[in-house]
Amino acid sequence: MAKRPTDRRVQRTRQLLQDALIAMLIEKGYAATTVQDIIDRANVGRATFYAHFADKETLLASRIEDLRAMLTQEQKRALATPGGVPERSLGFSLAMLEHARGHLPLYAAIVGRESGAFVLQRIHRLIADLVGFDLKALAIKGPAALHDLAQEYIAGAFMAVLTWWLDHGAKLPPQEVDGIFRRLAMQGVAAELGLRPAAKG
Amino acid sequence: MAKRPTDRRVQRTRQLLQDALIAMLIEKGYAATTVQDIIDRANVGRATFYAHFADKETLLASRIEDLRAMLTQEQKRALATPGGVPERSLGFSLAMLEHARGHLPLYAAIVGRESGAFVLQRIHRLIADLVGFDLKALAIKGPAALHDLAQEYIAGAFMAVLTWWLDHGAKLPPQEVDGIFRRLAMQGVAAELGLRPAAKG
DNA sequence: GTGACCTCCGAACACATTGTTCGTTACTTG
DNA sequence: CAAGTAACGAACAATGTGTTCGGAGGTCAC
Repeated sequence: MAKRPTDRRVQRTRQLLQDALIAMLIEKGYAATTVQDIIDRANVGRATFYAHFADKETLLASRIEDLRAMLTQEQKRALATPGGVPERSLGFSLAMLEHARGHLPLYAAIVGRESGAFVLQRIHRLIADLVGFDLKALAIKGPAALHDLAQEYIAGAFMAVLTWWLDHGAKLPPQEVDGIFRRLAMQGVAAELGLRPAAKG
Repeated sequence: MAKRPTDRRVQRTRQLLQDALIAMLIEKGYAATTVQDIIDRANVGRATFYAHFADKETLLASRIEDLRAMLTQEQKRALATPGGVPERSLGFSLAMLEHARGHLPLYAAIVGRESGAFVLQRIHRLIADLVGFDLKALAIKGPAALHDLAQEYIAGAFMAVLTWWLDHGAKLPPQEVDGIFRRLAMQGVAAELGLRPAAKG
C-alpha cells in the first residue's frame, strides 16, 4: 500500500509534519490552523512542506488513512468469529470509541470546534465504508438502494453518537455507548431489511 | 423576532446579498465562494456587505434561520393532532425532504460538494433541535442523557439519509424516504427508550 | 570512507482574500 | 423639501497560499 520511503530525512519530515498537524488540531482546530502554524510547530521549511503534501487537506488525509487501516483491521477481527456466524456486527463501533478515549484531546478538539466539520465528514466516509463491509457480511434482503441507504444511515448515526459522547466529556464507558448505539441501529435495520436481530452486545 | 428594517435600501441590499449567496452556493459551493464573489453577483459595494453581515458565515446563518422557521412551523402542524396523540413523530422529516426537492439545485450543491460540511453541520443542529422538541412530545422513559443521545442519533441519521438521497439524484419520492427513515429510527428508539411503537408513517 | 544524489533550508515572490476606512453620491422617509 | 442614512468605490494593511531558486548539508550505495 504505502510505499516505504527509503530516505530517513523523508520519513523524519513527514512524521514531524503529521505530528505537528495533530498538535495544532488539538490547539486550534482544523480550520484555524494554517500551513504556517504547522511548519513552525514542526520546525520545517515552507518549501519542504509543499514538497511532501499538496496542502493542509492532503496532510490530514494521510492521517485519516492510518485510522482507516487500524479500524479495518479491528473490524476484520470482530467479523472473523469461529462459528462463521457474524456474532458482532458493527465491529468498528467499540474500536473507534476506545480509540477516541485513548486520544481524547485530539478527538475532543476535532468534535468540539465548529470547524471540525470537514474532518468529521472524512471520518464519516471512513465509517460508511466499514459499515458497508459489515452489512455485506450479514444476511440481508432488500434492494441494493436500501442497502446503501442503511449504510449511510448507520454511519451518520454513529458519527452523531460519537460526537455527542465526546462533547459530553466521554463520561460513559465505551462499552455502554457501543451497546446503546448498536441496539438503536440494529433494531431498525433488522426490521427494515429483514435479518435476525441477533448480535446484541 | 427579526426587526423589520424600515429603509427600503436596507431590505433590498440584504435580499440581494442573500440571493447572491444562494446563487454562489449552487455555482461553487460554500467553501469556494468568497465575499468578493457574493458582492460581484449581488452588484453591491464591498463596504456595504460588511455593513450588513460580519462575514460569509453570518450571511449563511441568516438564511438557515429562515429554514428553521419554516420547519418549526411545519413540525407544529404535524404534532398538533386532534386526539392529542402524537400521530406523526419526526414531523420535520417529510417537510425537509420536500423542501429539498423543491430546491434541488441548492441542496444538491450543498450536499454534493465536499466543502458543504460546514453548512450541513449547521443544518444538523437545526434538525437536532427539532428532534429534541419532538422527543419531548412523546411519552418517553429513560434518563436525560439517553434522551440527548437519541436526539443526536436521530439528527445524524436523518442528515445522512438526506445526503444519500440527494447524492443519488433524489429519485425516490419524499414520502418513501420519509417512511424508511422514520421506521429505521423509531424502531430502535422505541425499543431502547420504551415507548409504544405507534407512529408508523 | 567517499562520491553522487537527494532533501532541506530560507528567503523572496506573485497572488488572492479579508475586513476596514473615508469622502462622496444618491436615495428614502417624514 | 430637507435631514438623515445607506451605498459607492477606491484604497489600505494584514494574513495566508503555493511556487521558485541557489546553496548547504544529510544520506545511501558502493
